[in-house]
Formats: sequence, C-alpha cells, structure tokens
Amino acid sequence: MPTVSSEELAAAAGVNSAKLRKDFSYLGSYGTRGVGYDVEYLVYQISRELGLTQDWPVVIVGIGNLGHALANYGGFASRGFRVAALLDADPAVVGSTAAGLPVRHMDELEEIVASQHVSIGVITTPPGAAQQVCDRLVEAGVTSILNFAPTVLTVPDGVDVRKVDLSIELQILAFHEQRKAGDEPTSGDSVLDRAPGPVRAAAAKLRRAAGGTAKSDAGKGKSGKGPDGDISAVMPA
Amino acid sequence: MPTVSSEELAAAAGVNSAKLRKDFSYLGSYGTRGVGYDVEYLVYQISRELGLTQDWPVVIVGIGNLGHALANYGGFASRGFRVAALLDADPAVVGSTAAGLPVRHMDELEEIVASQHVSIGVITTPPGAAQQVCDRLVEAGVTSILNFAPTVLTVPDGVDVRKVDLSIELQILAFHEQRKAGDEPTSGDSVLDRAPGPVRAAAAKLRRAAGGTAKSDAGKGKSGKGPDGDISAVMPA
DNA sequence: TAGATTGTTAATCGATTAACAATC
DNA sequence: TAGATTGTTAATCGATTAACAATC
Repeated sequence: MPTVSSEELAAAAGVNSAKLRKDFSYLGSYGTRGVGYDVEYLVYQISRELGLTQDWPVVIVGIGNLGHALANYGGFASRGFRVAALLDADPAVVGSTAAGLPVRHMDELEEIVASQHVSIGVITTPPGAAQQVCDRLVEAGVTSILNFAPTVLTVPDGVDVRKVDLSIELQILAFHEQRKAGDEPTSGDSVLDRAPGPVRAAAAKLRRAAGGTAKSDAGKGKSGKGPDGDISAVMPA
Repeated sequence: MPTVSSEELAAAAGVNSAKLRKDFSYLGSYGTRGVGYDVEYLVYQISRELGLTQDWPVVIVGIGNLGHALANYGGFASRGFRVAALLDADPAVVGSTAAGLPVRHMDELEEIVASQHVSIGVITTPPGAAQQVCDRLVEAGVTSILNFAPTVLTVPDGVDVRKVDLSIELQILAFHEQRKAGDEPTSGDSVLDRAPGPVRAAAAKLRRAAGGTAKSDAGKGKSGKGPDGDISAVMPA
C-alpha cells in the first residue's frame, strides 16, 4: 500500500478525517491532492518529528526487580532507546548482570553520562533514595528524568521529570468495575444520578463510556472514544 | 484545616476556581456557601466516587521481574488493591515467594477468582503467553485486565483492557529533549516553523510547553499546564 | 446585618468538523 | 477533462471561565 487517504487513516484511527488532515498540516504539507499520503514518507516524517529516528542513550539507576524488568523491556530498543548503563549503589548488586549488561556502581555515573552523552535517566530506586539519585543525575548533566519511585522529585528549571505511577491504570479499571457492578448503596445509582438535569445527562454519558467496551487498540469505531470516553479526566494526577 | 474554599484548592491545583466548583458539582453539592468545603467529607466523597474506598482483590499472572516489582509495589495497598494471588505457569517459579506471598500455579486460577471474587487481573507474562492468559482470566470471570505485555489483547464485550507501555513516558521525555536541543537539520528549527502564520504560532506554543519546566507535581502556577502543555496529545497511542 | 463563598448561568474561548477551492 | 483528495476556511460544537444570585 504505497499511499493512503486521510479518509482511510481516519477510519482506521476512529477519528474525523478533517481533524486528521488538520493535525498533519501542522507537520507540513506531506500529502498530494487527488492522491493521498505516501505511507513511507509520512511514517518517516512523523517518526522524525516525534524523535523516534534518533538514538537515545539512557541510564537506569536502581537495579531491583523493576530496574531489571525495564532493562529487559523489548519496547525500548525499537523506539530508539539504548541502555547506556545499569547503575546501583549496593555493592552486592554491582557486578551482577541484567539483560546482558553489567551492573555498575553509582560512582561511575558522571563518567558514563559525559562520555556517552546521556540526557535521560530512569530512577527505579526505593523511594528514600530517589531525590538523592535525582540530584546526582542532574549534577552529572542529565536533563530528563523518568521517575518510577513513589516520590515527588524537585529539580531545577530546564530539567523535565515524569512520574510513573503503576497503580493509576488499576484505579481506572477499578472505577469502571465499580460502575459495571452498579453497587452504590442507593438502588444501584451513583450520586451523579441524584443531581439535576444537565448533570444527570453528563453522568449517563460517563456511565456509557465506563461500561462500554473501550479496548486498548484504536479503530473499533467511535463508541467510547474521545474526551467523554476518557475517564482519566476525572482521575487524580 | 477543617474546611477549604474553591479558591484555595484551585490555587493549589493550578486550575480555575469556577472549573473546580463546576467539577465538584457533578458529584453533588458538598460545599457550604460562605464557608467552603469540609475537607474530610470532601475527601471521602471523592474517594468513594472513584472507588478508592473499596477493597479490590487482584491476581498477578507472570511472576518475572515485573510481576515481582508489582507485587512489591507500595502504592497498591494504599489505593485499596489487595494481591489475592501470584500465579505462574512455570513449575520452577511456582512455590517460590514474592512480596511475602507464595507463587501458585495457573491451574489454581479459577478457584482463586471464584472464591475471592477477583474481578481484576494483571498480566506480566512474556508477550507470547499474554492472549492465552487473558482468555483464561476472562473465562474464570475476570472483567478488567491490566496488560503489561507488549501484545494487543482481544477480549469479549463487557471486559475492559488497559495496556501499559512503559516506553511511552520515555518517548515523551525524548520529544522534549529533542526540542531542548534544537538540533533540527535546518538552522535549529522544526518543520513546524516553516509553516504559515497560525501554524507557526501553534508551533511556538508547543515549543514553550515542551521546553518549559513541566514538573510532575501540580500547583506551580499555570505555565506548561492545560491542553497546550500536554504533549501527549501528539504522541501515538 | 455584612462578608464570604457556593452553585449555576451566560459569555467567552478554543477545538472539532463540514464544506469547498485548489490541484493532482 | 473528470474524479479524487488535500489543505484551509468558516461554521459548529463543547469546554472553560467570568459573573452573580443564592445563602451560609
């Protein structure tokens, strides 16, 4: 399939074709009127804009179960992420092997970051060590940090931090479960249903989205899609 | 602090107070005019609506590094999630202990789900086993599945699946890194800047959001917040 | 009563989408 | 040329927010 139309792509993604064309137009004019988009060229342009064509060396600090799991994670390599080093402060762990790489001591951090031009660090330490590790990463020159520790990190301006809370998705599932069960004290209804007119309508809409069959893959039509179907809007950050 | 006003809460959260009041109103009228919201009562009502006051037994299938890490994850218990069982198909793993719980054989799945009323299953198996495990969870009565395997699962209507891709957040960081570096081939500018008028403005807005200091915690003012600051809008699902 | 603050209406703002000129 | 499809404008839709009556 050498080319694809906005209509086809939009149908596959479950979105409006005008929105798709408009979104693409922000990247430039990569389509051909009367023909569509060249698939290979489009994939390249989008990949490039998202930074997926670059090689990103990362260090993982804290090689417990989660650090191990991430080191082995297949999805990293395919997105251009390369594990430059695994680091730990525990002498009992240093020297062992994970995902074919040796675990090195934290003291080597600065040298590794400098020599391999590492700009992204992943923190998988226990919560108590996270801020200290973060400070050291920043000091060494890392400017983006992915934090799996349940700790809110403080960083200087110019450094990005993203926090991954592994229980967020479980909370979203539980929210839906609760609504599937319809086990509210009063007659199976949520407080939302006791609210007046427009609120009740919004509640019904929420319930349809929650009880629907929102799959993890896109393109199964429009039900459960869009802002109304995204219950994460009402979940805490 | 027994009560709090929408103005205070909005300032702390970095949102508009009218929006906060409107959002709260969807849960009911829990405030008192001239006074504000009773903190304890509000926390309870929101927790209840989100399902955080319930106990949710979950099974974790696939006790490799990631399964181990999740079993040990402190955030689960505090959100009402209780690990009902750890399961694996590998006889070499069955019988070992993780997070103080014995790893049990997959053959016990059906009995555990039925007797402990498990409605949520977590899949941390290798990708090749995920669909098979998923089918069996569904057959056993599980209606919500959290999938960490890099596999798109097919489930019947009425079953919710959420897929966790551990590299998504890394991709977002890399996207920002790319823009910090400003290392586009042509004079440090993105293709976005070569687009006409309104598009260039949107691109500049995106760059401000990307290059800004978006921290993982809320409440540091409005910069980098809101839809414009959420780069995930342009990331693939 | 006077001051404070909610809950909600109405105005504003921005995002989505229908429509269509441009053009392959 | 006729048909197809993009890129963009203008209309529509929905979400956010200013404003304020209700009321503690």
